[in-house]
Amino acid sequence: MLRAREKKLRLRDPERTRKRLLRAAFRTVYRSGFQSASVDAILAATNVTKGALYHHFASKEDLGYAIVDEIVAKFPHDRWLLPLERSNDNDPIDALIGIVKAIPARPRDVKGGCPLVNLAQEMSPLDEQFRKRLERIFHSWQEGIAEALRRGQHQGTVRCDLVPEESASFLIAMVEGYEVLAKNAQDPKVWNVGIKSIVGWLNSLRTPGNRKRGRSHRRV
Amino acid sequence: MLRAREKKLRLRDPERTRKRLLRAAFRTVYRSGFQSASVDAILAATNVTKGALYHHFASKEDLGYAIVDEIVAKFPHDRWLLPLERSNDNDPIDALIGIVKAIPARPRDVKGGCPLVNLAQEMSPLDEQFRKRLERIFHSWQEGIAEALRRGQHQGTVRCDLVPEESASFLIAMVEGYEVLAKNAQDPKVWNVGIKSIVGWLNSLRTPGNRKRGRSHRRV
DNA sequence: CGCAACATACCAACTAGTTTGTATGTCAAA
DNA sequence: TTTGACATACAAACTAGTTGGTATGTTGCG
Repeated sequence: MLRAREKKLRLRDPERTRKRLLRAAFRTVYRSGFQSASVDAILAATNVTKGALYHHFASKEDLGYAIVDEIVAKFPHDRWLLPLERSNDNDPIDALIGIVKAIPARPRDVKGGCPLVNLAQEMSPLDEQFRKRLERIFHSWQEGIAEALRRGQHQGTVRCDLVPEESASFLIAMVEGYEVLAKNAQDPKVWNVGIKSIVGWLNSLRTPGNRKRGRSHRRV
Repeated sequence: MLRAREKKLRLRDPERTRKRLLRAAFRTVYRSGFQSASVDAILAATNVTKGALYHHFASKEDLGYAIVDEIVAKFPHDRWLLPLERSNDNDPIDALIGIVKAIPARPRDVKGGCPLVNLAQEMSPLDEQFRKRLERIFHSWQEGIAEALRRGQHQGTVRCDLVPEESASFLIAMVEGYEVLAKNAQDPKVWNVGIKSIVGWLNSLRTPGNRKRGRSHRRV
Protein backbone atom coordinates (compact mmCIF):
# COMPACT_ATOMS: atom_id res chain seq x y z
CA MET A 1 0.00 0.00 0.00
CA LEU A 2 1.37 3.35 -1.02
CA ARG A 3 1.00 6.50 0.97
CA ALA A 4 -1.28 9.24 -0.32
CA ARG A 5 1.62 11.46 -1.30
CA GLU A 6 3.09 8.81 -3.56
CA LYS A 7 -0.30 7.89 -4.89
CA LYS A 8 -0.69 11.29 -6.49
CA LEU A 9 2.39 10.79 -8.60
CA ARG A 10 1.45 7.39 -9.86
CA LEU A 11 0.87 7.14 -13.56
CA ARG A 12 -1.27 4.08 -13.14
CA ASP A 13 -3.87 4.07 -10.44
CA PRO A 14 -6.51 1.51 -11.32
CA GLU A 15 -8.87 2.43 -8.50
CA ARG A 16 -8.79 6.05 -9.50
CA THR A 17 -9.27 5.20 -13.16
CA ARG A 18 -12.24 3.03 -12.32
CA LYS A 19 -13.82 5.71 -10.18
CA ARG A 20 -13.35 8.32 -12.87
CA LEU A 21 -14.92 6.08 -15.45
CA LEU A 22 -17.85 5.44 -13.15
CA ARG A 23 -18.41 9.09 -12.40
CA ALA A 24 -18.20 10.16 -16.03
CA ALA A 25 -20.43 7.29 -17.08
CA PHE A 26 -23.01 8.25 -14.47
CA ARG A 27 -23.08 11.84 -15.63
CA THR A 28 -23.39 10.91 -19.27
CA VAL A 29 -26.08 8.33 -18.58
CA TYR A 30 -27.90 10.82 -16.37
CA ARG A 31 -28.06 13.23 -19.26
CA SER A 32 -28.83 10.98 -22.20
CA GLY A 33 -30.15 7.76 -20.76
CA PHE A 34 -28.26 4.49 -20.71
CA GLN A 35 -28.94 3.27 -24.20
CA SER A 36 -28.16 6.59 -25.82
CA ALA A 37 -25.07 7.26 -23.75
CA SER A 38 -22.36 6.10 -26.09
CA VAL A 39 -19.16 4.60 -24.76
CA ASP A 40 -17.26 7.11 -26.85
CA ALA A 41 -19.09 9.98 -25.19
CA ILE A 42 -18.22 8.61 -21.76
CA LEU A 43 -14.59 8.30 -22.75
CA ALA A 44 -14.57 11.80 -24.17
CA ALA A 45 -15.71 13.10 -20.79
CA THR A 46 -12.59 11.62 -19.22
CA ASN A 47 -9.10 11.26 -20.56
CA VAL A 48 -9.35 7.52 -20.42
CA THR A 49 -9.16 5.28 -23.43
CA LYS A 50 -11.41 2.51 -24.58
CA GLY A 51 -8.85 -0.12 -23.69
CA ALA A 52 -8.87 1.09 -20.09
CA LEU A 53 -12.64 1.02 -19.93
CA TYR A 54 -12.90 -2.51 -21.23
CA HIS A 55 -10.12 -3.50 -18.89
CA HIS A 56 -12.22 -2.50 -15.89
CA PHE A 57 -15.69 -3.39 -17.21
CA ALA A 58 -16.62 -6.40 -19.27
CA SER A 59 -19.27 -4.55 -21.26
CA LYS A 60 -21.37 -1.42 -21.38
CA GLU A 61 -24.09 -3.24 -19.43
CA ASP A 62 -21.56 -4.17 -16.79
CA LEU A 63 -20.61 -0.52 -16.47
CA GLY A 64 -24.29 0.32 -16.13
CA TYR A 65 -24.77 -2.19 -13.32
CA ALA A 66 -21.81 -0.67 -11.50
CA ILE A 67 -23.35 2.77 -11.87
CA VAL A 68 -26.51 1.53 -10.22
CA ASP A 69 -24.78 -0.31 -7.40
CA GLU A 70 -22.08 2.19 -6.59
CA ILE A 71 -23.58 5.57 -7.42
CA VAL A 72 -27.35 5.55 -7.84
CA ALA A 73 -27.86 3.50 -4.69
CA LYS A 74 -26.23 6.27 -2.67
CA PHE A 75 -28.99 8.78 -3.30
CA PRO A 76 -31.80 7.21 -1.29
CA HIS A 77 -29.28 5.95 1.21
CA ASP A 78 -27.61 9.28 1.91
CA ARG A 79 -30.67 11.46 1.56
CA TRP A 80 -33.27 9.26 3.28
CA LEU A 81 -31.93 6.29 5.19
CA LEU A 82 -29.04 7.97 6.98
CA PRO A 83 -31.08 11.01 8.14
CA LEU A 84 -33.84 8.69 9.32
CA GLU A 85 -31.39 6.63 11.31
CA ARG A 86 -29.78 9.69 12.80
CA SER A 87 -33.10 11.11 14.00
CA ASN A 88 -33.64 7.89 15.84
CA ASP A 89 -35.57 9.18 18.83
CA ASN A 90 -37.28 12.19 17.28
CA ASP A 91 -40.67 12.30 15.63
CA PRO A 92 -40.23 10.47 12.27
CA ILE A 93 -42.79 12.75 10.63
CA ASP A 94 -40.62 15.73 11.43
CA ALA A 95 -37.65 13.86 10.03
CA LEU A 96 -39.48 12.97 6.83
CA ILE A 97 -40.67 16.53 6.35
CA GLY A 98 -37.12 17.73 6.80
CA ILE A 99 -35.88 15.22 4.26
CA VAL A 100 -38.50 16.13 1.67
CA LYS A 101 -37.78 19.81 2.09
CA ALA A 102 -34.07 19.15 1.75
CA ILE A 103 -34.35 17.47 -1.64
CA PRO A 104 -32.41 19.75 -4.01
CA ALA A 105 -34.64 22.01 -6.08
CA ARG A 106 -31.92 23.60 -8.17
CA PRO A 107 -32.85 23.88 -11.85
CA ARG A 108 -30.05 21.46 -12.65
CA ASP A 109 -31.54 18.75 -10.46
CA VAL A 110 -35.12 19.41 -11.45
CA LYS A 111 -34.31 19.29 -15.13
CA GLY A 112 -32.32 16.09 -14.86
CA GLY A 113 -34.84 14.33 -12.68
CA CYS A 114 -34.17 11.53 -10.26
CA PRO A 115 -31.37 9.23 -11.43
CA LEU A 116 -33.06 6.24 -9.89
CA VAL A 117 -36.32 6.86 -11.71
CA ASN A 118 -34.56 7.72 -14.93
CA LEU A 119 -32.81 4.39 -15.04
CA ALA A 120 -35.76 2.40 -13.77
CA GLN A 121 -38.05 3.97 -16.30
CA GLU A 122 -35.72 3.25 -19.17
CA MET A 123 -34.12 -0.06 -18.32
CA SER A 124 -36.40 -2.06 -16.07
CA PRO A 125 -38.61 -3.36 -18.84
CA LEU A 126 -35.62 -4.15 -21.04
CA ASP A 127 -33.01 -5.70 -18.78
CA GLU A 128 -33.79 -7.88 -15.81
CA GLN A 129 -30.38 -7.34 -14.25
CA PHE A 130 -30.91 -3.62 -14.20
CA ARG A 131 -34.40 -4.12 -12.84
CA LYS A 132 -33.34 -6.32 -9.94
CA ARG A 133 -30.65 -3.93 -8.84
CA LEU A 134 -33.00 -0.97 -9.01
CA GLU A 135 -35.69 -2.86 -7.18
CA ARG A 136 -33.29 -3.59 -4.33
CA ILE A 137 -32.74 0.15 -3.99
CA PHE A 138 -36.46 0.96 -4.06
CA HIS A 139 -37.11 -1.75 -1.53
CA SER A 140 -34.53 -0.62 1.01
CA TRP A 141 -35.77 2.94 0.57
CA GLN A 142 -39.33 1.86 1.29
CA GLU A 143 -38.24 -0.33 4.17
CA GLY A 144 -36.32 2.54 5.75
CA ILE A 145 -39.36 4.79 5.68
CA ALA A 146 -41.67 2.04 6.88
CA GLU A 147 -39.35 1.31 9.78
CA ALA A 148 -39.35 4.96 10.79
CA LEU A 149 -43.14 5.06 10.66
CA ARG A 150 -43.38 1.93 12.77
CA ARG A 151 -41.11 3.60 15.30
CA GLY A 152 -43.45 6.58 15.31
CA GLN A 153 -46.42 4.32 15.88
CA HIS A 154 -44.74 2.90 18.99
CA GLN A 155 -43.85 6.40 20.12
CA GLY A 156 -47.45 7.43 19.63
CA THR A 157 -46.61 10.19 17.17
CA VAL A 158 -47.83 8.33 14.08
CA ARG A 159 -51.38 7.17 13.51
CA CYS A 160 -51.78 3.48 14.23
CA ASP A 161 -54.46 2.88 11.59
CA LEU A 162 -52.02 3.11 8.68
CA VAL A 163 -49.92 0.33 7.20
CA PRO A 164 -46.29 1.52 7.32
CA GLU A 165 -45.21 -0.23 4.11
CA GLU A 166 -48.16 1.18 2.19
CA SER A 167 -47.63 4.71 3.46
CA ALA A 168 -43.94 4.41 2.69
CA SER A 169 -44.49 3.43 -0.92
CA PHE A 170 -47.18 6.08 -1.20
CA LEU A 171 -44.67 8.69 -0.10
CA ILE A 172 -42.10 7.42 -2.58
CA ALA A 173 -44.70 7.49 -5.34
CA MET A 174 -45.58 11.09 -4.50
CA VAL A 175 -41.97 12.18 -4.51
CA GLU A 176 -41.14 10.42 -7.73
CA GLY A 177 -44.36 11.47 -9.37
CA TYR A 178 -43.72 15.10 -8.63
CA GLU A 179 -40.14 14.81 -9.79
CA VAL A 180 -41.45 13.53 -13.09
CA LEU A 181 -43.88 16.43 -13.40
CA ALA A 182 -41.20 18.96 -12.47
CA LYS A 183 -38.75 17.39 -14.89
CA ASN A 184 -41.24 17.62 -17.69
CA ALA A 185 -42.07 21.22 -16.87
CA GLN A 186 -38.34 21.85 -16.47
CA ASP A 187 -39.41 24.18 -13.70
CA PRO A 188 -38.48 24.10 -10.00
CA LYS A 189 -41.75 25.86 -9.15
CA VAL A 190 -43.65 22.69 -9.93
CA TRP A 191 -41.46 20.81 -7.50
CA ASN A 192 -41.91 23.39 -4.78
CA VAL A 193 -45.68 23.16 -5.03
CA GLY A 194 -45.27 19.41 -4.83
CA ILE A 195 -43.28 19.67 -1.62
CA LYS A 196 -46.09 21.67 -0.11
CA SER A 197 -48.65 18.98 -0.93
CA ILE A 198 -46.41 16.18 0.26
CA VAL A 199 -45.70 17.94 3.55
CA GLY A 200 -49.41 18.46 4.02
CA TRP A 201 -50.00 14.77 3.52
CA LEU A 202 -47.17 13.87 5.90
CA ASN A 203 -48.75 16.03 8.58
CA SER A 204 -51.97 14.08 8.16
CA LEU A 205 -50.14 10.96 9.34
CA ARG A 206 -49.68 12.33 12.84
CA THR A 207 -51.83 11.01 15.66
CA PRO A 208 -54.78 13.41 16.06
CA GLY A 209 -53.61 14.59 19.49
CA ASN A 210 -50.12 15.27 18.21
CA ARG A 211 -50.83 17.78 15.48
CA LYS A 212 -48.11 20.36 15.70
CA ARG A 213 -48.80 20.93 11.99
CA GLY A 214 -45.96 23.25 11.00
CA ARG A 215 -48.28 26.02 9.88
CA SER A 216 -45.47 28.54 10.08
CA HIS A 217 -46.30 29.64 6.55
CA ARG A 218 -42.69 30.15 5.64
CA ARG A 219 -42.56 30.65 1.91
CA VAL A 220 -42.49 27.42 -0.08
CA MET B 1 -63.74 10.40 -53.63
CA LEU B 2 -63.84 6.64 -53.59
CA ARG B 3 -66.32 4.63 -51.61
CA ALA B 4 -65.22 2.51 -48.63
CA ARG B 5 -65.65 -0.72 -50.53
CA GLU B 6 -63.27 0.37 -53.21
CA LYS B 7 -60.89 1.86 -50.69
CA LYS B 8 -60.09 -1.55 -49.31
CA LEU B 9 -58.79 -2.69 -52.66
CA ARG B 10 -56.68 0.33 -53.29
CA LEU B 11 -53.00 -0.31 -53.67
CA ARG B 12 -52.23 3.17 -52.48
CA ASP B 13 -53.96 4.47 -49.44
CA PRO B 14 -51.84 7.23 -47.96
CA GLU B 15 -54.02 7.76 -44.89
CA ARG B 16 -53.91 4.10 -44.08
CA THR B 17 -50.18 3.94 -44.62
CA ARG B 18 -49.63 6.93 -42.36
CA LYS B 19 -51.82 5.45 -39.64
CA ARG B 20 -50.01 2.15 -39.83
CA LEU B 21 -46.65 3.85 -39.55
CA LEU B 22 -47.86 5.85 -36.56
CA ARG B 23 -49.23 2.83 -34.77
CA ALA B 24 -46.14 0.72 -35.36
CA ALA B 25 -43.91 3.60 -34.37
CA PHE B 26 -45.86 4.14 -31.18
CA ARG B 27 -45.60 0.49 -30.22
CA THR B 28 -41.89 0.34 -30.94
CA VAL B 29 -41.19 3.58 -29.10
CA TYR B 30 -43.34 2.40 -26.21
CA ARG B 31 -41.18 -0.67 -25.90
CA SER B 32 -37.70 0.71 -26.46
CA GLY B 33 -37.92 4.44 -25.94
CA PHE B 34 -37.73 7.00 -28.70
CA GLN B 35 -34.00 7.23 -29.13
CA SER B 36 -33.46 3.51 -29.15
CA ALA B 37 -36.39 2.75 -31.41
CA SER B 38 -34.66 2.47 -34.75
CA VAL B 39 -36.43 3.49 -37.90
CA ASP B 40 -35.56 0.11 -39.32
CA ALA B 41 -37.27 -1.61 -36.40
CA ILE B 42 -40.40 0.46 -36.94
CA LEU B 43 -40.41 -0.42 -40.60
CA ALA B 44 -39.87 -4.09 -39.82
CA ALA B 45 -43.04 -4.00 -37.72
CA THR B 46 -45.02 -2.93 -40.76
CA ASN B 47 -44.61 -3.85 -44.37
CA VAL B 48 -43.86 -0.29 -45.29
CA THR B 49 -40.58 0.85 -46.75
CA LYS B 50 -38.27 3.59 -45.67
CA GLY B 51 -39.15 5.69 -48.66
CA ALA B 52 -42.80 5.65 -47.66
CA LEU B 53 -41.96 6.66 -44.12
CA TYR B 54 -39.88 9.60 -45.21
CA HIS B 55 -42.59 10.55 -47.63
CA HIS B 56 -45.06 10.99 -44.78
CA PHE B 57 -42.68 12.28 -42.10
CA ALA B 58 -39.82 14.68 -42.55
CA SER B 59 -37.62 13.00 -39.95
CA LYS B 60 -37.62 10.59 -37.07
CA GLU B 61 -38.29 13.50 -34.69
CA ASP B 62 -41.24 14.52 -36.81
CA LEU B 63 -42.62 11.02 -36.51
CA GLY B 64 -42.12 11.26 -32.76
CA TYR B 65 -44.04 14.52 -32.55
CA ALA B 66 -46.92 12.96 -34.46
CA ILE B 67 -46.94 10.05 -32.03
CA VAL B 68 -47.33 12.48 -29.14
CA ASP B 69 -50.01 14.60 -30.78
CA GLU B 70 -52.09 11.89 -32.33
CA ILE B 71 -51.68 8.88 -30.05
CA VAL B 72 -50.24 9.71 -26.65
CA ALA B 73 -52.56 12.69 -26.19
CA LYS B 74 -55.54 10.34 -26.41
CA PHE B 75 -54.77 8.51 -23.19
CA PRO B 76 -55.49 11.28 -20.67
CA HIS B 77 -58.23 12.60 -22.91
CA ASP B 78 -60.13 9.35 -23.27
CA ARG B 79 -59.49 7.98 -19.81
CA TRP B 80 -59.82 11.17 -17.75
CA LEU B 81 -61.26 14.16 -19.55
CA LEU B 82 -64.13 12.47 -21.33
CA PRO B 83 -65.37 10.53 -18.27
CA LEU B 84 -65.15 13.71 -16.19
CA GLU B 85 -67.19 15.62 -18.71
CA ARG B 86 -69.75 12.88 -18.95
CA SER B 87 -70.28 12.76 -15.18
CA ASN B 88 -71.09 16.41 -15.30
CA ASP B 89 -73.66 16.61 -12.50
CA ASN B 90 -72.43 13.77 -10.29
CA ASP B 91 -69.96 13.99 -7.46
CA PRO B 92 -66.54 14.52 -9.08
CA ILE B 93 -64.80 12.54 -6.33
CA ASP B 94 -66.88 9.52 -7.26
CA ALA B 95 -66.00 10.09 -10.87
CA LEU B 96 -62.27 10.36 -10.11
CA ILE B 97 -62.32 7.22 -7.99
CA GLY B 98 -64.03 5.41 -10.82
CA ILE B 99 -61.43 6.64 -13.26
CA VAL B 100 -58.48 5.63 -11.09
CA LYS B 101 -59.94 2.19 -10.53
CA ALA B 102 -60.53 1.80 -14.25
CA ILE B 103 -56.90 2.36 -15.21
CA PRO B 104 -55.80 -0.92 -16.78
CA ALA B 105 -53.76 -3.10 -14.43
CA ARG B 106 -52.97 -5.84 -16.90
CA PRO B 107 -49.36 -7.04 -16.69
CA ARG B 108 -48.81 -5.71 -20.19
CA ASP B 109 -49.77 -2.18 -19.21
CA VAL B 110 -48.01 -2.23 -15.87
CA LYS B 111 -44.78 -3.47 -17.39
CA GLY B 112 -44.82 -0.92 -20.16
CA GLY B 113 -45.74 1.97 -17.93
CA CYS B 114 -47.50 5.14 -18.93
CA PRO B 115 -46.64 6.21 -22.50
CA LEU B 116 -46.91 9.86 -21.52
CA VAL B 117 -44.44 9.52 -18.66
CA ASN B 118 -42.14 7.31 -20.68
CA LEU B 119 -41.74 9.93 -23.36
CA ALA B 120 -41.64 12.87 -20.98
CA GLN B 121 -39.01 11.21 -18.87
CA GLU B 122 -36.81 10.41 -21.84
CA MET B 123 -37.28 13.33 -24.17
CA SER B 124 -38.29 16.43 -22.22
CA PRO B 125 -34.77 17.33 -21.14
CA LEU B 126 -33.39 16.64 -24.59
CA ASP B 127 -35.85 18.13 -27.05
CA GLU B 128 -37.88 21.22 -26.41
CA GLN B 129 -40.40 20.38 -29.10
CA PHE B 130 -41.18 17.08 -27.44
CA ARG B 131 -41.35 18.81 -24.07
CA LYS B 132 -43.83 21.44 -25.18
CA ARG B 133 -46.18 18.94 -26.70
CA LEU B 134 -46.04 16.72 -23.63
CA GLU B 135 -46.56 19.68 -21.35
CA ARG B 136 -49.71 20.63 -23.22
CA ILE B 137 -51.05 17.16 -22.51
CA PHE B 138 -50.14 17.31 -18.84
CA HIS B 139 -51.67 20.75 -18.57
CA SER B 140 -55.01 19.87 -20.09
CA TRP B 141 -55.11 16.76 -17.92
CA GLN B 142 -54.51 18.84 -14.81
CA GLU B 143 -56.98 21.46 -15.92
CA GLY B 144 -59.68 18.84 -16.49
CA ILE B 145 -59.30 17.49 -12.97
CA ALA B 146 -59.12 20.96 -11.45
CA GLU B 147 -62.29 21.97 -13.24
CA ALA B 148 -64.09 18.92 -11.91
CA LEU B 149 -62.93 19.70 -8.37
CA ARG B 150 -64.10 23.29 -8.72
CA ARG B 151 -67.47 21.98 -9.78
CA GLY B 152 -67.54 19.82 -6.69
CA GLN B 153 -66.72 22.79 -4.52
CA HIS B 154 -69.73 24.63 -5.92
CA GLN B 155 -71.89 21.55 -5.41
CA GLY B 156 -70.67 21.31 -1.85
CA THR B 157 -69.25 17.82 -2.26
CA VAL B 158 -65.60 18.86 -2.33
CA ARG B 159 -63.78 20.63 0.50
CA CYS B 160 -63.45 24.36 -0.11
CA ASP B 161 -60.10 24.72 1.64
CA LEU B 162 -58.15 23.03 -1.12
CA VAL B 163 -56.69 24.61 -4.25
CA PRO B 164 -58.11 22.69 -7.23
CA GLU B 165 -55.00 23.07 -9.40
CA GLU B 166 -52.71 21.86 -6.65
CA SER B 167 -54.88 18.90 -5.77
CA ALA B 168 -55.13 18.04 -9.46
CA SER B 169 -51.38 17.96 -9.98
CA PHE B 170 -51.00 16.08 -6.71
CA LEU B 171 -53.34 13.41 -8.00
CA ILE B 172 -51.45 13.20 -11.27
CA ALA B 173 -48.18 12.92 -9.42
CA MET B 174 -49.56 10.06 -7.32
CA VAL B 175 -50.83 8.20 -10.33
CA GLU B 176 -47.64 8.63 -12.30
CA GLY B 177 -45.46 7.92 -9.30
CA TYR B 178 -47.21 4.65 -8.64
CA GLU B 179 -47.06 3.70 -12.29
CA VAL B 180 -43.30 4.18 -12.14
CA LEU B 181 -43.04 1.98 -9.05
CA ALA B 182 -45.25 -0.68 -10.58
CA LYS B 183 -43.33 -0.58 -13.81
CA ASN B 184 -40.07 -1.07 -12.01
CA ALA B 185 -41.48 -3.91 -9.96
CA GLN B 186 -43.04 -5.27 -13.16
CA ASP B 187 -45.86 -6.31 -10.88
CA PRO B 188 -49.56 -5.31 -11.03
CA LYS B 189 -49.84 -5.89 -7.28
CA VAL B 190 -47.83 -2.75 -6.64
CA TRP B 191 -50.26 -0.79 -8.76
CA ASN B 192 -53.28 -2.24 -6.99
CA VAL B 193 -51.92 -1.20 -3.62
CA GLY B 194 -51.33 2.24 -5.10
CA ILE B 195 -54.94 2.50 -6.23
CA LYS B 196 -56.02 1.80 -2.68
CA SER B 197 -53.91 4.62 -1.31
CA ILE B 198 -54.97 7.04 -4.00
CA VAL B 199 -58.65 6.27 -3.46
CA GLY B 200 -58.16 6.83 0.26
CA TRP B 201 -56.66 10.21 -0.44
CA LEU B 202 -59.46 11.09 -2.87
CA ASN B 203 -62.02 10.31 -0.19
CA SER B 204 -60.25 12.76 2.09
CA LEU B 205 -61.15 15.54 -0.33
CA ARG B 206 -64.87 15.26 0.38
CA THR B 207 -66.55 17.84 2.53
CA PRO B 208 -66.70 16.48 6.11
CA GLY B 209 -70.48 16.21 6.04
CA ASN B 210 -70.45 14.33 2.78
CA ARG B 211 -68.23 11.36 3.68
CA LYS B 212 -69.80 8.40 2.00
CA ARG B 213 -66.29 6.90 2.11
CA GLY B 214 -66.65 3.73 0.08
CA ARG B 215 -65.65 1.53 2.98
CA SER B 216 -67.10 -1.51 1.27
CA HIS B 217 -63.79 -3.31 1.81
CA ARG B 218 -63.97 -5.04 -1.49
CA ARG B 219 -60.64 -6.73 -2.09
CA VAL B 220 -58.08 -4.45 -3.70
C1' DC C 1 -65.84 9.92 -72.78
C1' DG C 2 -60.67 9.26 -73.71
C1' DC C 3 -56.19 10.42 -73.18
C1' DA C 4 -52.31 13.11 -72.20
C1' DA C 5 -50.00 15.65 -68.45
C1' DC C 6 -48.97 15.83 -64.12
C1' DA C 7 -48.67 14.79 -58.97
C1' DT C 8 -48.52 11.68 -55.32
C1' DA C 9 -47.08 7.43 -53.12
C1' DC C 10 -43.91 4.43 -52.83
C1' DC C 11 -39.59 1.22 -53.49
C1' DA C 12 -34.60 -0.79 -53.29
C1' DA C 13 -30.23 0.40 -52.85
C1' DC C 14 -26.99 3.28 -51.13
C1' DT C 15 -24.25 6.79 -48.14
C1' DA C 16 -21.83 8.55 -44.47
C1' DG C 17 -21.30 8.16 -39.99
C1' DT C 18 -21.82 5.84 -35.33
C1' DT C 19 -22.24 1.75 -32.42
C1' DT C 20 -19.96 -1.70 -29.14
C1' DG C 21 -16.43 -4.54 -28.74
C1' DT C 22 -11.67 -6.72 -29.85
C1' DA C 23 -6.85 -7.70 -31.20
C1' DT C 24 -2.49 -6.34 -30.60
C1' DG C 25 1.03 -3.73 -28.71
C1' DT C 26 3.47 -0.91 -24.99
C1' DC C 27 4.77 0.69 -20.70
C1' DA C 28 4.93 1.01 -15.66
C1' DA C 29 5.18 -1.30 -11.25
C1' DA C 30 6.12 -5.38 -8.02
C1' DT D 1 11.10 -10.11 -15.60
C1' DT D 2 6.55 -10.98 -15.27
C1' DT D 3 2.06 -9.16 -14.93
C1' DG D 4 -1.44 -5.93 -14.61
C1' DA D 5 -2.85 -1.46 -16.65
C1' DC D 6 -3.45 0.69 -20.06
C1' DA D 7 -3.24 2.70 -25.56
C1' DT D 8 -4.17 2.30 -30.58
C1' DA D 9 -6.14 0.69 -34.47
C1' DC D 10 -9.55 -1.70 -36.29
C1' DA D 11 -13.88 -4.52 -37.40
C1' DA D 12 -18.68 -5.78 -38.06
C1' DA D 13 -23.01 -4.31 -37.36
C1' DC D 14 -26.17 -0.81 -37.15
C1' DT D 15 -27.74 4.34 -37.55
C1' DA D 16 -30.74 8.09 -39.90
C1' DG D 17 -31.47 9.76 -44.00
C1' DT D 18 -31.03 10.23 -49.40
C1' DT D 19 -30.99 8.80 -54.05
C1' DG D 20 -33.00 7.91 -58.62
C1' DG D 21 -36.53 5.73 -60.35
C1' DT D 22 -41.42 3.60 -60.93
C1' DA D 23 -46.10 2.66 -60.48
C1' DT D 24 -50.43 4.51 -59.35
C1' DG D 25 -53.99 8.05 -59.07
C1' DT D 26 -55.98 12.48 -60.52
C1' DT D 27 -57.18 16.09 -63.40
C1' DG D 28 -57.59 19.20 -67.31
C1' DC D 29 -58.68 19.26 -72.10
C1' DG D 30 -60.41 17.85 -76.74
